[in-house]
Amino acid sequence: MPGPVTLADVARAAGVSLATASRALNGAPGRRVGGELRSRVLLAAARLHYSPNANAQAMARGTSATVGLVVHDIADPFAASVASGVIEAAAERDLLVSVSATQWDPETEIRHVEALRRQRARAVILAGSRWADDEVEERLVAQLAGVVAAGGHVAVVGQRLASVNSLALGNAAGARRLARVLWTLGYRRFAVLSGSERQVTSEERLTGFRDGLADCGHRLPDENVIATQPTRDGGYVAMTELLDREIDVEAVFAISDVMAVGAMAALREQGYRVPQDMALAGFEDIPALRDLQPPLTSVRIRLDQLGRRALDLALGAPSTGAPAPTSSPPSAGSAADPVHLVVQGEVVVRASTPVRTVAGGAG
Amino acid sequence: MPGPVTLADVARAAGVSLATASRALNGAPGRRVGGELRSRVLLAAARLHYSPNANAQAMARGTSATVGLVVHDIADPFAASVASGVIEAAAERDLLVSVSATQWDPETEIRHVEALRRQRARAVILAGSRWADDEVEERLVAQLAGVVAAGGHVAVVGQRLASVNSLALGNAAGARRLARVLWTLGYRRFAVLSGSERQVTSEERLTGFRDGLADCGHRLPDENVIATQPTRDGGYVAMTELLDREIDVEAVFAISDVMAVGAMAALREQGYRVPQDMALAGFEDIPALRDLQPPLTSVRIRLDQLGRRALDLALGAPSTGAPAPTSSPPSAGSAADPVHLVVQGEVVVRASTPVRTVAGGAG
DNA sequence: CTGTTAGCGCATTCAG
DNA sequence: CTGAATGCGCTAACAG
Repeated sequence: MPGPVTLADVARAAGVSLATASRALNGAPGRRVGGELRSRVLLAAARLHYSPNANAQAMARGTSATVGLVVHDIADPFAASVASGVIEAAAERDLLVSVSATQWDPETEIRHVEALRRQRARAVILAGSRWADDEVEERLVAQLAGVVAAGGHVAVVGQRLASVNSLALGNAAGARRLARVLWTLGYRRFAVLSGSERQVTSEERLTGFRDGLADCGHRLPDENVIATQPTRDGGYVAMTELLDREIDVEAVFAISDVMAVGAMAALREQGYRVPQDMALAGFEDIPALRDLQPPLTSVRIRLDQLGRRALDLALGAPSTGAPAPTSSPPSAGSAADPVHLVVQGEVVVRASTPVRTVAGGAG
Repeated sequence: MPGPVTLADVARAAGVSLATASRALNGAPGRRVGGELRSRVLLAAARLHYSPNANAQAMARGTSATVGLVVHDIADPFAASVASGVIEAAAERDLLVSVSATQWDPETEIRHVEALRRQRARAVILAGSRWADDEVEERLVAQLAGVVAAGGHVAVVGQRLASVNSLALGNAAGARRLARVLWTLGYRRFAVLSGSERQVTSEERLTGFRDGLADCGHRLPDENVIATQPTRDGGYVAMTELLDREIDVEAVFAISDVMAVGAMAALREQGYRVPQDMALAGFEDIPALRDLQPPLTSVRIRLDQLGRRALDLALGAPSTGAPAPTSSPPSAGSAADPVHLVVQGEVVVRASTPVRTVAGGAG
């Protein structure tokens, strides 16, 4: 057991100085190491199974090779897809991704950001919906500022945070379009399964949906909005509740796909058919949707690209090896000038919301 | 912008020495810091927004607060569930989880392990199926040995790797039981959608299924085994292929749930009904399964617990704060004595494989 | 109980 | 182009 072999060991074995060994291995900018020495170092490193200590490198360099990703729940398809994109993009830059899960708890989120800050993460990406809570948000922003102060970059995806780079979703716009599409398809009586009114994403989609109906001269009754957890089980509960209320509804908009999935399960269990007895639509278009029966109408967001773009947003365009486009320095994600992008979703109509025949269908 | 505030700054602000500040903040074992000084340090740290540099800590302590998790694809439900468990368990220990994805490429896997080794990860967990390739496996094991040499712990989950702690699945046993259950339900003509024959998990499940049928005096024809990618799309392709071959089959076993999902999609597209025209079963019982129509028969593995247990296996039982059970030192996951556990799965019969009526059903 | 002093492993000045 | 020396921020012996 050679134990931890250090760069010094390699240097000694190669008969060169520490500095030379370091340069030979890293290819120090400008200073290249002579062919013979260089290969001697490389050989020694290989022979000793040398593995550079990333922590030491991080300290010496002042920046680590880790990016942090904070999600609510990695098992949630939304988070999993975004994470997939982030991890893929990070791998291309030789960065590792630390994923942490908040379980929808804002305090936990703050703690995770703090942990990432300690790691001197090169970037921190926050994915998922945020709460409307000024006090908590202030502390979160403070932590994020700490990350930036430590040389890290920050981006939030899936919502907008004022002082931070963000890749928001066109929640309101997407839901609004969806509402109009449903209207056009012939639906007239709607219900919405939403999250808490303090969840920004949920509220935006709800509001957008309302506005879309308003565009058509329709008003969504408040009692047709059921608020629960924005999870699969939340959707199940909400739909059950809706059915219990015996409100006359033709089409239900679940503000997220996972909720729609739960809603569908509830409908099935109660003996309702989709779409004959109830049309159903979601938001996000998670991959699993296409395997449901019937396939669900939704608002498509390219989730994996979202993750990719979030990293790009935080770190600046990926260095493709080729010299940069001579434009601004690759310092996107800085403090001063947060960039706010919005990704619009496209309504994808599937079998869960067919054209509604005038008479009122089979129901 | 106070810039990076260090422990030295805190010490100075509190009017104490570096060591005292460190101890006040960490609660050094044995030596506690006097109440007055202690609170002075804490106050200074808070006021300065001090954030300890985890890299420096890792270097000084010789061990980091990161564990690595290597999966094929984080968007795959199997991986996502396991990751969820690992992340949760890690959070309880104040550890961060670096997730990397191999995209089913063994070389990439080795590179990721190497990266984790550089990070001096406290533990490395490999999840997912392995290939039967001695040369590659040897190099992987060498990397893992490097991790251990650097003080890290290692565990593989989902298969067995000789020299490493493992949390294997009862693949053969589970598939065998499944076969017998299907036989008992009345099915007689089978096909299997498998992965490559070089994938250990796939082979084990296939073999187990074969054995189960053999237990019933039946022999699975070789041409009824279709090998593809062990993904959702692979399942789709395989089922399409199977239908093309026009082999007379009553029940199909897809060696993983995601493959079964793809298979189901193919069946539906071709106008076949599950289970009337074809019964279908998978393996793993991923959460999404219950939302399919019909719900899929599968072999249940508690995936999130798998992740949890994997971390426990690598790191030893979680320190619950209470004094340890005086048993062996918490050094499970060492080099010398790899622990090999097997998690058995339970066959869960659902609507996709109903009792088959003697005549041959509606088909 | 507290302060002093070494390193941890590496990148990087600065000389040569 | 190469080597010697410094310091990154922190913990852990050591002394006092």
